[in-house]
Amino acid sequence: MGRSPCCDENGLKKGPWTPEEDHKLVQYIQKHGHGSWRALPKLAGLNRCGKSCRLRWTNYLRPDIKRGKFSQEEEQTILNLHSFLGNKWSAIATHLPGRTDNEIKNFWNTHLKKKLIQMGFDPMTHRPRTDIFSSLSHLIALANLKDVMDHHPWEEHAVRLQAEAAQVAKLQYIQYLLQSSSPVPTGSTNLTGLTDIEAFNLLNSMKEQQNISNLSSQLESPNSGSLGLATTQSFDSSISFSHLPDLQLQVPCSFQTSLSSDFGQGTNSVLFSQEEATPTSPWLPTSSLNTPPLVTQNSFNSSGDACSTSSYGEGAPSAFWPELLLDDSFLHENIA
DNA sequence: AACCGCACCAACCGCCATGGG
DNA sequence: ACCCATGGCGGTTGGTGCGGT
Repeated sequence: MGRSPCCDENGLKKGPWTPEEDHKLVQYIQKHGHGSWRALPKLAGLNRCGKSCRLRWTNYLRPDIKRGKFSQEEEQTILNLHSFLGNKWSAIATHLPGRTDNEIKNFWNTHLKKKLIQMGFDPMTHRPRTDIFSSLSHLIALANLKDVMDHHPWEEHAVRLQAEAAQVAKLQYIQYLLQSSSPVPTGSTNLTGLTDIEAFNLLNSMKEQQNISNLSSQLESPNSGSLGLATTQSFDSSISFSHLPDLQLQVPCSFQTSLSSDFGQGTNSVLFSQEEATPTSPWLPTSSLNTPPLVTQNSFNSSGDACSTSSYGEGAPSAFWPELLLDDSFLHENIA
């Protein structure tokens, strides 16, 4: 079957809008409201189809549109929401006042998606990729080792390597946790004895434990600012997974350190209960002790679309994504 | 200066959901 | 119950500008 495109009707203009057309459209809607979009073009004196008028208005001319670069908070919000809403741009847009779904979609496709891919994450699942291409960046980095060594002193290089090793370990472990929990329905247990919710909360508990660990490290040695020193200091600490049957996992401290810094203290936290849609992304922090959840279970209706009741923190400290994604040095280290 | 490749983004296209007749 | 008009949504395209060669 298939309906013929609305703009196929003879003589209707397509393509970029002129300032005159914009003016006509704005004038008409401000006076009369849009009413029926199909009838609007004739009434407004426009040689366009109604659909084109609607898109122009909703994506560009609407007075409440916020233009310009996306802030770090907005970027964080998009990443968080996309990790469990997927390409539901309109739903994501409801949480970003002044941003259109089209704008968010473009921003995702041109910026965020590429960053995730470059970092070795699957942009759809937000999980580390396991195929050979995802490791390419590290392989290339190794290939450039000599060049790097020529320009960096040994000590600095050792710290960099250590940080990278921690990063890789972190990714692998997160992947292990989530892959083992992903194939089962929400709330059910997997081979490790973890429910997906438990696995998710586990990550959060690791984060909180590491916060304490980091704090104590800082208290013990306030001058140890580098990752290497902090890592060494608390190397003996570990996390016991005592609630797991026949499973005791020891997590090296360097791993914890990386986890902690990566998950950060973002205020764009998302709280899930066992009954809720299960987050599948490690980039979704649960609510922390000090920061109330900003997207709660009440923020999502039964159809899975986001409602508009959430509020996002203002002046939130950089959480995981801004910290990594917006840090050029991180990208360079992992890509170059 | 000319060409090329890439990034960005506004706009289009096609499909789907919904509501009214 | 069915059809159709309409609005909404997500994927894709094409024009434009910019930087590199």
